[in-house]
Parts: sequence; C-alpha cells; structure tokens
Amino acid sequence: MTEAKERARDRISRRQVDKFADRRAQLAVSALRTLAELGYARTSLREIAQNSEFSHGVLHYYFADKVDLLTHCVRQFEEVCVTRYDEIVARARTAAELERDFAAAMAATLRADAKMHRLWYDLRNQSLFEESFRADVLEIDRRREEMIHHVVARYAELAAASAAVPQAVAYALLDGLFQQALLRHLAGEEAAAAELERAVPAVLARVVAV
Amino acid sequence: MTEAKERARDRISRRQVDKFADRRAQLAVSALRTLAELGYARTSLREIAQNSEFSHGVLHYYFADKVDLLTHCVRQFEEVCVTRYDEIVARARTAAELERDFAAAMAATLRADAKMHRLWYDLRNQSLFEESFRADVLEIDRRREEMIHHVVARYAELAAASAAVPQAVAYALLDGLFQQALLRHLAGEEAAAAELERAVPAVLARVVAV
DNA sequence: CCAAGGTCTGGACGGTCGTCAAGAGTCTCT
DNA sequence: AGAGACTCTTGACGACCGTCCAGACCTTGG
Repeated sequence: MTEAKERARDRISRRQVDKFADRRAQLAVSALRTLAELGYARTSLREIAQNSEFSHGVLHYYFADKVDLLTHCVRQFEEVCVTRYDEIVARARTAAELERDFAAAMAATLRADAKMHRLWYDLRNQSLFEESFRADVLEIDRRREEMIHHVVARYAELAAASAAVPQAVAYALLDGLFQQALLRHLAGEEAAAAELERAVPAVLARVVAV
Repeated sequence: MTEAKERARDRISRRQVDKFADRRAQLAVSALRTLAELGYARTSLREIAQNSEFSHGVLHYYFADKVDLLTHCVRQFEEVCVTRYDEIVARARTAAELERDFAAAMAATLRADAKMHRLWYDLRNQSLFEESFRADVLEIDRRREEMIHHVVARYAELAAASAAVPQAVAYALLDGLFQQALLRHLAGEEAAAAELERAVPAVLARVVAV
C-alpha cells in the first residue's frame, strides 16, 4: 500500500516535474524565437511573453529571473545549434562526396536558419561581456568544434591524408568562413550561400595534408 | 574690408565647426570606451556621459539622438579598427619574415586591444539586427578584408606563389582564427595569443599556392 | 462536493532609459 | 561694457524595463 502510494506519488510528482520542465522548454522556445528576431540587446521579458501564449507574469513563475531564463535558453539552444553533420559523415563513401555534401549542408543551413545562426553569434559575443552565460557558451563552442572535427577527420581518412592543423584551428577557419557568409547573406547578397558552398571544399582540402 | 571680414568669418566659422567636430570626436571616444567596457546592450547615454567630463545633456547638444552618436562612433572606430599591418608588409624582405611579424602583430593586438576587438565583433553582430549601422559596418569589414589582402598578396609575392583562395575567403579564415583566439583569451586562457601566433603562419602558408 | 495546491493573469512598484527644454555659464564681437 | 551666440547643467517627461504580488482560475485528492 505504502509502496503503491509512494509509487503513485512519485509518478505524479514526476509528471508534475515533467510538466513544469515542459512548460519551461516551451517558454524557452518562445524566448529563442524572440531573441532570434530582435537580438539580445532588444529582447525583453514582455516581448517574449507576447511571442508566447502566456502573460508576462508567468515567466517569473517558471524562471527565477531573466538570467535564469536566458541561461536555460542557451542550454536548450545547444541541441538546435549543434546541427548534426554526422549523417553526412556516416554516409559519405569518398572524400569528394563528403566535401560536396558538407558544403551543400552548410549552404543550406545558412539559407534556412540564418536568424538562428545570427542569434548564436550574438550570444557567443554577449558572453564576452557577461560572465553568466560564458561557461555554457564555451561548452557549446567546444561541441561545435568537435562536430567540425568529425567532418575533417573523416575527410582526411577518406582522402588518405591526415589533419594538417589542430582541430581548434580547423573549426576557427570554417566558422570564420560561415560567419562571413552569414554577414553577406543577411546583408542581402544573394550569392553568399553559393559562394560559401564553393569555398568550403577549398578550405577542407587545405586543412588536411596528403 | 569685406574680403577681410569674410575671411575672418570663415576662419571663425571653420574654427567653430572644427571645435564642434572635435567635441563630437571627444565624446565619441568616451562612448567607444564605454562600449568596449560594457558592450552595446548595456551602454546607456548616461553611462557614456559619466565616462566623459560632461553631463548627459550635452550628448543631445552634439548628437541628434542615440543612433546618430553610435553611427558616429562606428565611423570613428574605423580608423582605430583597421589596424595597419602596412608597415610590416612594407618592411618584410622574405616570406618567412612577413609571416613571423604578421603573426606576432596579431598576437600583440589580441593581448593589448582585446576589449576593442570584442567591441568590433559586438558592433558587427549588432548590425545583423539593426539596419542603421549595417552600411558602415560592412564598409569597415571591406577595409579589413583589403588590409588582410595586402598581407596575403605580399606574402604570395615574396614566396613566389599566387593566392590560392579569393581574398574574401582569406579574410574570413584569418578573421575566424582571430575571433576564436579572442574568445579564449577573454575566457582567461593564457596561451590563446601564443597559439594564435603559432597558427597564423600555417594558415598563411595554406592560402597561397606555390 | 469541497478544500488544497498548482497555474496563470494583470496591475503595481521602483528604477533606468532616451529625449527634451529652461536656464545658467562662457565666450566673442562691437 | 553689454548684447548675442555658443556651450553646458540640471531636472523633468513619458516609456519601458525586471520584478513582485494579490487574487482568479483550474485541476485534483479526499
């Protein structure tokens, strides 16, 4: 009995906890949508609430304060931000195939998720001024570096070569390339994504040594 | 008489204009100092005034509004931001010398002007959300690209090689490298500048083809 | 069916923001 | 010396910010 009761209570408690966590996640989605649209500097709690189906008061029911909300956003953002190129890596049978698909995937996400990427760079930069997100941002950046490393390592393997630069450098180069393309894409330059797609193979070839 | 008077008036008028422009520049310096410290999101006009020797009201005497001030800041920033590597380019007699000095100069400015560089990336990113600075930011970015191109072109010349990637790509790569180093440097990683200095020659060698 | 607790609303608070204007202070020219 | 233009301070304004709270709403267990 007691056991059954306890199990029930746990189930309920877990359900409540899950419900609580679900709503937090839902509100974080609204917050991320707002952030992607307005940027960190202009995003207010009232604006976030208006982009959700709740009133502004509820944010303080689910989050202790603004920093708590934004930290949760950054962490939740990680899952979206670390876009997986793993499938492309796993599928590719030749170096040429990998470099083609990887370049196409970068160009595609540049076109499709430009505002999301813009937000990522905004948050990463914000972490240079604000201590609070720094740890989470650095963790995401580390994960992104690993993601790129997987691509480069597999590419080197398929090309019967070895990495010519440290993985941190490879990531920095490809990230710089992507960021520049994002800048141009959002400035209205139509060819930005296509040029990115053309540049990626050249860079990929240069970060490995035959 | 009339001519003398006119000349005098012009002189005065010019002096007043110059005085006006000088004060604008002086206030812009205070604004840039504040921006470098707090970031775009946190910088207010009152804070800028407090970092100057004037009261907050004077800002609206010299600038129409906040956007006017910030635009002026960005434009004035260009002269500081487009750090000249020209001297290094002009002095270098061999490719090895150029790559050594260029790498050392990048590491040096990373160490010395980290907050200024942090501000640049903040403003550049802000321009992705706000139309107002976009044109000026893109202009600065173009100038930075040219600056890097000078280095790369001279390096290729000294190495009896030719550029292997478009100059926009070369800039994107080196900028990405620098930004990553800035991230780590400001996160307290002591070795960031040294690692940048080591990575730059490798990248430089790879953006030219023998 | 009712008490209890979880959920949400809407308004109020103190503070800061950008902006503005009235007036004091300063300089210049006649 | 005094008028007039230029420069700067100070305080106020409405708007918006993050935060908090009293109470309505809703679900659920007994």
